Amino acid sequence: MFAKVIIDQDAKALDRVFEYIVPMDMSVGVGERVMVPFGARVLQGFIVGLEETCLYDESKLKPISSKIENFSVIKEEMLSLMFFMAEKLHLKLASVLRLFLPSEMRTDKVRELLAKTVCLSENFEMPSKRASKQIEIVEFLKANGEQKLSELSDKFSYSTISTMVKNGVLQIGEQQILRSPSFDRIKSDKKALTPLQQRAVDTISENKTYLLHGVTGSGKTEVYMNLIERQLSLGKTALMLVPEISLTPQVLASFKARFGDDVALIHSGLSAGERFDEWKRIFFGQAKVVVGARSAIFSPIENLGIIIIDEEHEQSYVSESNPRYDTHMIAEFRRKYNNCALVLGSATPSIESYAKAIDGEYSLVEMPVRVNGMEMPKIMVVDMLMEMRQGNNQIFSIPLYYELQDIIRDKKQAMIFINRRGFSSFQRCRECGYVAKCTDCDVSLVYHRFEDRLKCHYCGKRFKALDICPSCGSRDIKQGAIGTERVVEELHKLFPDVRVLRMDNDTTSKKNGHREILNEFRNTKPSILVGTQMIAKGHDFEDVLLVGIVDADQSLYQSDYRSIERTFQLITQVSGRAGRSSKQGKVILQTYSPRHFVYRFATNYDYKGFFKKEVNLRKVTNFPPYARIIRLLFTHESEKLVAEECKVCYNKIKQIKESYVDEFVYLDVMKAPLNKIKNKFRYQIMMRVKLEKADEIEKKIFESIDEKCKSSVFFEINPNNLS
DNA sequence: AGCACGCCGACT
DNA sequence: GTCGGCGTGCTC
Repeated sequence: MFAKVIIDQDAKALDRVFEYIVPMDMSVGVGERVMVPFGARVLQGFIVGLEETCLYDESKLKPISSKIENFSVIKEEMLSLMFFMAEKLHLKLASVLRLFLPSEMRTDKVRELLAKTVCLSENFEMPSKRASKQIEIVEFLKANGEQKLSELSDKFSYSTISTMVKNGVLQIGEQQILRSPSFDRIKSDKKALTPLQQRAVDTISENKTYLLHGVTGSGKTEVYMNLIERQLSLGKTALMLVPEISLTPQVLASFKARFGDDVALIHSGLSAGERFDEWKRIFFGQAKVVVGARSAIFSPIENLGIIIIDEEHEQSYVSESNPRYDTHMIAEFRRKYNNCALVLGSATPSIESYAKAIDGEYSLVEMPVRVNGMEMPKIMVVDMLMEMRQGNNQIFSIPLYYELQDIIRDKKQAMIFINRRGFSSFQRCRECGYVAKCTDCDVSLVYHRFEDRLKCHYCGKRFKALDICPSCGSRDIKQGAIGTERVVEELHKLFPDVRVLRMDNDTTSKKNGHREILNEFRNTKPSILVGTQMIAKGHDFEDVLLVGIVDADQSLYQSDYRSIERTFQLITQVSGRAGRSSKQGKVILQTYSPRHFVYRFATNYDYKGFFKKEVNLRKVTNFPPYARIIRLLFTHESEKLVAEECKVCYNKIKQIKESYVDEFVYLDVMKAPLNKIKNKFRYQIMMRVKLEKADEIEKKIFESIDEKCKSSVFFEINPNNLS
């Protein structure tokens, strides 16, 4: 018998199957981890196949050294997922496999937590009748069996126990215990479903992909929980993904409360040991429900009845570091494999997903009304150019200032949202609001301070930095973004007696920074919370009656084809923070482009109108979902070499283009925007191809990459972060 | 990835 | 003469 083995090394040269002899006295299965002799070393490998014949020179084959576990750590589904991902995403087999296992398993630092246990020795002598405590212990163990030492010593004195051990009456053993992550205990209150929710639950039952479009506050979570419950009652399991940022203690607690020990929670707050133990609970079928962030999609859960991706439009579902993958794609694979339902839930679905729903690829389920029947908060758009013309050069507009005053007078709360994504900045005319755009791509240009130039991150075209506005001739050009610190400072000046809290990456880096800030905010009234994205999600504060969006355009003019879509999503989400209780909230949105269509649709909460407009724009400009952006990133220490190899690949793609002239919208080579990272030079090939033949072209491109080239080649589809 | 093999410069 | 630099190639 011969075993096909993948060596657990992340190197291009080793990214293939090696064959080994299975020793006669060893029984192995597909998916098992083994140690194999490899050159002069013995390395870890994964068995991905067993055959009676071998392809390699049989006389050169070596036998497997040993097994690591006596079961398959990679189950069949994950094995086929590995091949699927490696091919589709051009990833190395070993690097995909690593996604499937907790890191503890690779580093040999597997710490199984052992607890000392106590049981009666086999042929123990009954203690003397005078030792009443000892007899009590014997009776107790007879009745209840083996006990953990720590628990037994709670009931009986430790010295008695140790005497009995010394006398040979009791025996000390070891038992593996699983760490279970701590969580806040809350009571679970099961709410009755509204007719709308009930309809959603009833509809979502088949083996297909559903897009659940429910406005903020429509009670999607309750729908999810009901769907999961139904699958559990059918003897199936469930997998639910949420963005990392919304894995708040409250969310975790409510799932624990509802599903008890059936649920495994995977989030970044877990210790390595806890993560490993949760993985084991899932692997061995003890956990029937998995709730976690992106990487939880790789959980070894079997017999899936439903997969849910909450807030499906969130960018965090796309892995930006290697290996790069998109959770939707993996979820789709697992859905097909398990013949179960996949639910994509959002108040503001991604344009891509909604387009699929319109095309009938997904089934659309809508929940257009809030559970409590409340209206969405009123959004007021303030034209900051007008403010400036009227002599107000402050961060806050007059209306926002007055609203803040009211909040403080009424001892209520406000949130001020700073939209600061990424680090790139654009140039804007302070007179007319003009923002420089690429002449070829219709995305905003990024201002590169170092070169004092404007650059397009999609095609690499460079433009002179603005000094005079081409639209109105003004010289008042500004760049850069307002930070949270500036806003806090300003608030201190305006309202010296009011508590102002700041929440961004800097203030939450500490262990419990997150929770501490939110708790303080909750308990202080009046107060103002200033923050970035992270205040936009999931926090319900009854007394927040005002939300201010300082500069909504910040995300609008990012150099990214999705920037408008993201702006719409952000406004909707942030607005949802105002007036969660019975009182209606208010939102003040400050912008320099008040007539941009995104604000018209966002203020009316008109998702469908927005979608129509935006999807049409994408069609006309040939952007996703009507085209696919493909980026190949080459990196290597030697700039000469990487530039050379990238160019060679580019020429090959140019040849491919010959037979697909109509399909290619764009193709070029260039230095990556960040030309050098960690002493590695970066060059990229960017292309945009029409959707119909994208798969075909992609395949040809992969074949054209020289496997022997020394640079690392990274492949990305529709990237959002072009660094 | 790591390790061996191999072919050219300055050192006890 | 040789120790050692890291370029190239191989690992079932």
